[in-house]
Amino acid sequence: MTSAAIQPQPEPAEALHLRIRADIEGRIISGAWPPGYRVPSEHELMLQYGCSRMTVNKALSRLADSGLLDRRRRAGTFVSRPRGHSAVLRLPDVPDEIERGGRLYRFDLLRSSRRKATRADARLLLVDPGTPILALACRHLADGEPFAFEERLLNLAAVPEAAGVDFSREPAGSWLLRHVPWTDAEHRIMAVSAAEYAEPLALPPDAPCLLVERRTLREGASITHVRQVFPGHLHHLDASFRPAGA
Amino acid sequence: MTSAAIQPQPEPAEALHLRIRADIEGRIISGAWPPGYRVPSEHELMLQYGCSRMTVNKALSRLADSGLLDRRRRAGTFVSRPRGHSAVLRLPDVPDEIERGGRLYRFDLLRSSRRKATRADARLLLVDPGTPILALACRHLADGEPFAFEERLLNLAAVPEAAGVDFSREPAGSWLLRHVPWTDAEHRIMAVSAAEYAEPLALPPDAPCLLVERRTLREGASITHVRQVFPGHLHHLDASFRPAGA
DNA sequence: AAGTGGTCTAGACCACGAC
DNA sequence: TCGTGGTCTAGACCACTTC
Repeated sequence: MTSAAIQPQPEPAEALHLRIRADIEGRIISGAWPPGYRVPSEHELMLQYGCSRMTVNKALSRLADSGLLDRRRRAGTFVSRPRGHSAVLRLPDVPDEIERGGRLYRFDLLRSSRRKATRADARLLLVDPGTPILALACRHLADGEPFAFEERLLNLAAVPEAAGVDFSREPAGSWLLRHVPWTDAEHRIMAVSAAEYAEPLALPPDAPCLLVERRTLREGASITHVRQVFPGHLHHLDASFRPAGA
Repeated sequence: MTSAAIQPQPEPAEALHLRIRADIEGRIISGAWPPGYRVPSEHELMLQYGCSRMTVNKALSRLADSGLLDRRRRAGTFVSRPRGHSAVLRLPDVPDEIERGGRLYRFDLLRSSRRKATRADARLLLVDPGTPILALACRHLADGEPFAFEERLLNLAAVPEAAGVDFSREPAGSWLLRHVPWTDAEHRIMAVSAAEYAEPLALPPDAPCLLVERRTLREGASITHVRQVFPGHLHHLDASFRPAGA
């Protein structure tokens, strides 16, 4: 305890646990505390900041969650050794992204077929062959220009209500986001040649494209597999890393 | 309180706050609690689980951090509405990645020049023209095959000790990771044609490539700008989303 | 006005693991 | 063994915002 501190610190500009977190984060980012450095124990910090152990613990736990600190019982708390970069990538809904950019969104449904999963479908969607699925292909346009080509498989066994939806009126991705939210997903990002997508995208066949492949799951069951192809010259993905979930 | 619960719940297979978190997460992922649904208040949950409010708060705060919940004073806690997908992308150190794959890593330093930043350098690295920099180009090889081409600008004003390092012995990226750890970074991922990278990568000029561009900062100062080009046919980036920072 | 979340306290017991 | 972090409690005051 330094001076006045009986109980409340409502949130005077910033909560104390946030200040402690920022302090420590600052020392790590600035290099004052290099990887492997042993951070003061919770007990020490509690004395330094004149607060309870819970408050210090909150700050340190968060930093450990975000990967900056490594905590071991008895041993103590240490600054982690980074082994590469990690970043949070946002993959917005395509119509959303286009409209946010102030452009006019439109889309064409190019193909739609309801069928039983072939071996190839089954491999992509991770379902048993024969499972009823919906296979869609569409093209997203921004201000009338081809923006992305999309091929999608939808597991009708998992999302039977999708069978009755008119996907020429609303893109399947947006519909799914509203009707089957909070799923788990695996993404893969690749570079490919336009090739078979050249025509719908109005590109030369060897134009480089960004391919984003996503398999969406819910409680272990496959919901959808989607492959989105973006012309390389007008699309990129941005990701940023901030050291503490800030 | 239901039955026995005087004080300690050490961690009987799982901490209580983790169980509460998993319960709620499960309800959201399963769709039982759809977006916009009002989650029971901390007080209610505290009664349901027979624990203190702090424990409930810990679980809910974490879920709010990870984006699944939206908390507002007085109003309550609600399931968030997702607007797209977000995923954590790992961008490992290239040598690390290759060796982890059980392949032999080697690299060639193709160019190295120390100079004052030109206008073009300055724009990429976000420094003032004239700042002393190191410009490097190298090629990463896996089992003797070209794996990636890398162009890097290094701000010698920010990392003066790099001037004395022999980057033909160790790749700059790995050196930086060890000597200037825990930086902030901005990434951009694009698809491009091999073009000027075709020769070092032993590719046809129109082969699609994945280009990862990264600017690394420390306390607002630019450290390095790197552009890595990976042949599209043998490289991809994987990212996964787990709904609760788990 | 009242109920919500945000923060904080001053204790406590326990498991782990470096010594 | 014993210091460390991991967890938990039963309170507390406050700010905010909806009612």
